[in-house]
Amino acid sequence: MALDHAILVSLLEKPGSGYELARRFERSIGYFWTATHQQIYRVLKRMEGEGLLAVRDVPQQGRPDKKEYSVAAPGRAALSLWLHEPIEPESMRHDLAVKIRGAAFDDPAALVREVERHHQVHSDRLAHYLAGERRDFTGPEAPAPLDAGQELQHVVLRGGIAYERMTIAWLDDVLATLHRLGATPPSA
Amino acid sequence: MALDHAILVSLLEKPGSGYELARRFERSIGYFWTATHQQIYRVLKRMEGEGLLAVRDVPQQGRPDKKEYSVAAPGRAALSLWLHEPIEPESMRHDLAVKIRGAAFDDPAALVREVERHHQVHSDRLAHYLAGERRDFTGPEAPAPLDAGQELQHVVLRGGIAYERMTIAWLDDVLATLHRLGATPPSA
DNA sequence: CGCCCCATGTAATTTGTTACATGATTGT
DNA sequence: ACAATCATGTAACAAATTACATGGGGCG
Repeated sequence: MALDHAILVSLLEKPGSGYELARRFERSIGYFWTATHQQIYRVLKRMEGEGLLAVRDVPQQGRPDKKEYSVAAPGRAALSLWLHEPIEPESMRHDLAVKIRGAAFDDPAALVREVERHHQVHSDRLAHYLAGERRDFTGPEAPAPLDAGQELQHVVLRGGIAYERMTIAWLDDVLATLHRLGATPPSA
Repeated sequence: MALDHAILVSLLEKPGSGYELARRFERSIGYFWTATHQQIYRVLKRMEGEGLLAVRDVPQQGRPDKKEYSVAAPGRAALSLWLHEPIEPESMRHDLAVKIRGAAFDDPAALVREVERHHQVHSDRLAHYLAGERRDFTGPEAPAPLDAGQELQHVVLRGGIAYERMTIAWLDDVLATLHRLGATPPSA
């Protein structure tokens, strides 16, 4: 049940409403953890009931009121507990790899467009990460001595950057392989 | 519903029982797709009902009988259909990244052991992948001209290798960062 | 005798996804 | 007028996880 913990971390970094959390899960945090607003609202309600979160009604003008959630003491304790227990090195769900192996039983050439599309998506993500890195950590606007929280956010971002670069290079490899198979007619 | 497709690919590569599939999902395929035996049995039954798979009862001596599943014609068609429709570039569930950002609100040094443990797991996986690559693709025992299926399996394996190398390098970066934070007392 | 491997499943619970629903404000 | 953004949810359904359950054979 790690969505709970992702929410705790995000709310510790900055309190916010369910809607705001959902938006964050589409950007920064969402790069290594996804969740939709329906899921988030459900979990927020449960966690509030468990006393892990505190709510504050924030009236707004020109906009619907919102409920601002923040982490209560028991929530902090729950996070600390989780941080101290080991977790499984994550398992992947890599659809594209399944498709590539499946292509052996169909037409490999038909995958080229799909792979190119993924290549584009990952290139865009990389550009986005790099822009964020310049903005928040390495650019002239960034705070000179970073505090612990910023250092940790930066190292996570570097992980995202490394992941995208690796993926792009691999997709190039996949494309080259597909082209090689296309050049050599599949008669084997 | 991509477990269906992962099963189709695996059974096309080689027919087998639910138990055997579960084992494969712990090894080769499992590196980019995970599933437990409970899940697999349920899906196999459903797919058989849908006519996508064929079953054959295989009596064995000294062992419980097994049901060997193989892909029926409609299953092949279903796979082909899936291969031709675009899929979303996958979203991640990276617990460790959540932990790292969470560590800012706890003791970052406490994460060192956890990160080292992950480092070990990924190093082991890399070694295992490399051994598999030598055995099946680059070693002297491997078939000299690989067919299309083998080329595709190889490029997927290269992806796994690239992923593990990237992850190991990143975990080194994480460890260095954690040590740097430990060296500089968190007074900021 | 106990543990692991083979082989199959059921049941309960928790998560995650998809679709539907409401309603005000701002911008084109 | 229409679409997008902010803000919150419910309901139905699909999928994944965890626990429980059974039973023979081989190994130390």
